[in-house]
Amino acid sequence: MQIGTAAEASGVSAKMIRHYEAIGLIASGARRTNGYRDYDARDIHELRFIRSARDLGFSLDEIRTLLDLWRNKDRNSRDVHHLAAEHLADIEGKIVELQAMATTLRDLLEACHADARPDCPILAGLSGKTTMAGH
Amino acid sequence: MQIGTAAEASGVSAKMIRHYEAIGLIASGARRTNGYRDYDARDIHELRFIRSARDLGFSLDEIRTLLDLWRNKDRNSRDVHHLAAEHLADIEGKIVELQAMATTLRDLLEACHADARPDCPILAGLSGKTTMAGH
DNA sequence: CTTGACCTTCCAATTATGGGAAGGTGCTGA
DNA sequence: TCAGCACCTTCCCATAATTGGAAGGTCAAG
Repeated sequence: MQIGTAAEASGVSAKMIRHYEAIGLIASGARRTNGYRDYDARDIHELRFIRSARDLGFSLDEIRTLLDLWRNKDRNSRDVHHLAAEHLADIEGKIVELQAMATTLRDLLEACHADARPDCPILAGLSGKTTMAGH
Repeated sequence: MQIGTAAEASGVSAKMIRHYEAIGLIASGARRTNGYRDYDARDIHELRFIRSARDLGFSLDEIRTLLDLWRNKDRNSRDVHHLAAEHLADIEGKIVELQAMATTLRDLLEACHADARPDCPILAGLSGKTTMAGH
């Protein structure tokens, strides 16, 4: 199977497949006589794994670890659990941050009338002038 | 005021101040005879504006626009409102994405026993095998 | 034999920030 | 007066993940 077909089958772009190979995330597989990369079902499976993990927000570095665990039959589930739990905590932290941003922005938007007047509490809020105090 | 003092006063690192100047986000201000950059209260105010906007998750490109609006007394608040509203929508979208990730991860974590056994539903879930069906 | 759709490698851009080298400046204390 | 230290300067490089493009090789169909 050529790289284009593998890309479509796995949901990972050909560009990314080459990149993952270059950084050693996946092995440098067999080549045909013409130099084209060749992929089989096992490769697709691995690429799908990577794709799923990316969709869940794991970094390539974390995925590297997950792949090692996945390939290693002697692993214990504790390691995987720990990595996933840490990642979940990361995500939850980001959610909290973003929610704080969103709340502040909503407050600013509510205070700004979106009209032709030049004074906008959003800019005042950003500039540090505590025009927000009244709200 | 030297760049180090300006950095501390504004919450923007000296490295970043130079960078913002290099990309034209802030003006190339006056230099002293020794070549050192010189800052005054107005500059600090501007840097704090940038810092606040970054804290709210605005990109430097969006901040460029916000700064233009901030400096321009003839602006109308509609533009600012629009930009902020779009950014808020972006943030809200990201929150939804992260929440979806978190939910899936929590499900997987719940199904994984974090013990010495090698079979972990997290890996199965990532690999696409719907071992999750039973849980 | 040409055309078009593949494939190859390599180089560069993106976003925001930081690290570090190599060298100049300036104040302070002995 | 000189040493030492903290600060400044510019320039290059690195990060993380992905994409775009150029220049060129391969292959099947028309």
